Amino acid sequence: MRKIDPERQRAKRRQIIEAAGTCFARRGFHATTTAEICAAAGMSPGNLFHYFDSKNAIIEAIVEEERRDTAAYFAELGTAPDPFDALLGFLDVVMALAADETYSRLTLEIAAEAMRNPAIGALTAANDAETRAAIAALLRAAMTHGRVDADLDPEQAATWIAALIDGVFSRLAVDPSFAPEREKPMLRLIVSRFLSSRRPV
Amino acid sequence: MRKIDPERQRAKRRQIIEAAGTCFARRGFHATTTAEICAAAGMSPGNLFHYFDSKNAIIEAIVEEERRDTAAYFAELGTAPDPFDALLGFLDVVMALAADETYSRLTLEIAAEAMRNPAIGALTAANDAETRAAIAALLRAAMTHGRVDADLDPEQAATWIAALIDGVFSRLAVDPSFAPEREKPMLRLIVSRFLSSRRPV
Amino acid sequence: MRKIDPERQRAKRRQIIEAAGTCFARRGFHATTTAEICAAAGMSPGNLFHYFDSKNAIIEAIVEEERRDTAAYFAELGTAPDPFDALLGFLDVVMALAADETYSRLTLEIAAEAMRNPAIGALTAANDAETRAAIAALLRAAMTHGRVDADLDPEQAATWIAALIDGVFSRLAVDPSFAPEREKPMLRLIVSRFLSSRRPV
Amino acid sequence: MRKIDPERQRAKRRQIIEAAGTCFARRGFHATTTAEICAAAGMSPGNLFHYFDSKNAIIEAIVEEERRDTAAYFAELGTAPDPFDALLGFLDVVMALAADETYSRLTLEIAAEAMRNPAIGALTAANDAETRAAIAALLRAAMTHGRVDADLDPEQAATWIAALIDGVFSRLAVDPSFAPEREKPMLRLIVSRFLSSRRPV
DNA sequence: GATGAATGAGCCTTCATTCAT
DNA sequence: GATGAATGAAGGCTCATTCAT
Repeated sequence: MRKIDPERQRAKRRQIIEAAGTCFARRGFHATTTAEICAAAGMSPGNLFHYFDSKNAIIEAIVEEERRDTAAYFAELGTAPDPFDALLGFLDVVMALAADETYSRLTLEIAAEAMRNPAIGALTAANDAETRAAIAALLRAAMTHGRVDADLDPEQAATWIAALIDGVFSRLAVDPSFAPEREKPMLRLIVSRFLSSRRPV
Repeated sequence: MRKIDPERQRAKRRQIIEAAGTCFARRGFHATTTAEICAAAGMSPGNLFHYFDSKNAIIEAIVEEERRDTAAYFAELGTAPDPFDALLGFLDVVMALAADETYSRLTLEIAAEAMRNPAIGALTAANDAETRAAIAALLRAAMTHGRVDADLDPEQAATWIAALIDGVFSRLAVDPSFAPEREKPMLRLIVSRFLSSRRPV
Repeated sequence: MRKIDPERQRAKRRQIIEAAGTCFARRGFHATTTAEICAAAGMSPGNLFHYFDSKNAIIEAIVEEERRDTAAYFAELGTAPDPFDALLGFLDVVMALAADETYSRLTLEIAAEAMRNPAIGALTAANDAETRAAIAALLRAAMTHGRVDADLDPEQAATWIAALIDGVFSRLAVDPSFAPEREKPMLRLIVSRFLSSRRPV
Repeated sequence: MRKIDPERQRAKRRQIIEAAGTCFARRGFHATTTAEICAAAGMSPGNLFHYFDSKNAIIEAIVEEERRDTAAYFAELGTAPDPFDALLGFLDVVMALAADETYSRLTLEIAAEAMRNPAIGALTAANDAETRAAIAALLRAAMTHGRVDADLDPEQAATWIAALIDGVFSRLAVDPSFAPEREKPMLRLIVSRFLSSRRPV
């Protein structure tokens, strides 16, 4: 009398998500066929649909997972003693992720798909909103520590930091010489100067 | 017996490019069918392929045109008396373009397609390289005027300014509250603080 | 070590037949998936196929059951004192069945499937032949009582009575205002006038 | 400068309808693949969809055509001098159609599909309503001539004549010995006795 | 040059049935 | 006996592109 084993279920879904992620990163979402995903996941074409209702549902799951990971990351970061250092640390993490080709290509793929697919668009937008809120929270905390220009609007500043991060991934799509790991200090510098309270000009 | 009229030829191609651009901006490159482009351009499918060998060739032409426009813009900008002001002016132009929904969506569409399609990828990369080179040239000139931190590597700084610009377009895809026109001053501020020679902290 | 319990076996089969009948009536034979039948019968897909070799075998069983019921009904009817009244009573029973939506839809479903599926077709044809034979027998008996026009061929007349009955079910598919219960007298009238050698009214 | 030739268009559609009708009659609507229809119509799989949006649209067109034919037939019949003879003539026509195997199987196929597909169901119901109305009109006219029992409700009588006709097609599905041509007189007899106000022999 | 009909490869998904446990 | 995961064949439809006129 075998019962539904949620453990196995989840493992299978992970396996598919992993396989699909690799495929999407390699060939793009549209160009990837469900057959390819099945092959990569080592299963029959029909079986895939026991775990996901559609090809779309797979990216949705990928985005959802990314969202959970990001939320978890920020939850931890929120308790950091120095919020400004936490922010700079976050930037390093972003750059490390950007250096992972599969991750970065998948990120770009999701961004592209978000424009087309309303469901993905909504998930991505929600994900982005959460990220900006978390950054804004860090900024607010850092302001009380006097580490961030108090004249800045935290939400707006967070938006531009998010823009900068998006820009990093765009670089990867367009500029083959862009090496995230090497650029870590520069990103820190830009953000630091941006947020710094010392007057420029 | 009429000779091929290159004038007419070019006019037709423009007409198609215009129609296709609108379609791509509205529904995305993949989702746009050649039939839709034909309808928008007011011509038959057979005729479309007299002017472009393939659907791909159409975006290629769009990107190529964008490239020419950008090059022309920078050629003019290179002669500006104050290179730093020219740079800030360029940022304003970018923000104005970003505010144009058709333009911004088409830009995002091209970026997405560049990842998939090697030909588009190469064109986009070349386009981007030219842009970065032009920005770098402005930076170098501004350095001699003492308006830009001479410790910065102009190429690297240009790369990050390009990243910031890309980031603006990403914002549009993901954050419905992002209004480019309103954000102009903030972009100027970030770039100014970034480039400024006054040392923060 | 338990022996196969034929009682349980039969009970399970009935359970499946019942569930499947409801599904077929509701959504049609082709549109009903085995998964739906399983859900309705409260069992797993694997288990279903312990009791029936195929989806087809299920309707076959349904038709077979219908056949047994009909045969039993006519066996009883054959002993009726007045065969003509028995026939009219049979028509009332038909109309009562037609008023049952599940029964009528299932009947139509079986008829449709009979055209496609040779096995079902054969069963249905056999069933129909038995019904006609039974009606013909009643007619022959009624003729000896002088209640039925002796110039009619009993087999042929039975065929047309069967046609009329089929027609009732067709009405249900096509005419939403057709109410079997209300039409009982009319069916009696038509058949009576058809069969009668005397003047009606 | 070839313009859209509506003549050709219609011819192609007819060709497809014909081919599809044959296929549906032979193998049933569900079992017939679009590829088969294309093969039968002598065209490529893609081309079919220039003329019909979907497989469904093809039966819809078939039903619609049937409806037009029926309406035209009754329009002509409405002007007949003797409505009762016209009705009996109609019954002969029905029997002649029933004798055409392709026509009769297609009719049954449509009836089956009408139960499943709401669009087909609506068309079929409308078609049926028109037919009943036309028969009722004939009956009413025949009543004024004294050829039909004036105590009958024309609509109800028409309904039962329609049922009888449906029953004829059902016979074809279930009783291989049923030969429509041979049964013509019997149908006339049944309907005559049903409608007659005089005493039949 | 222009038209629109024709082509045909390919993809996502469904579902009856089988099989390992 | 029972479970539910796995199989894999098949089908409707799309759409970039070609071709006859």
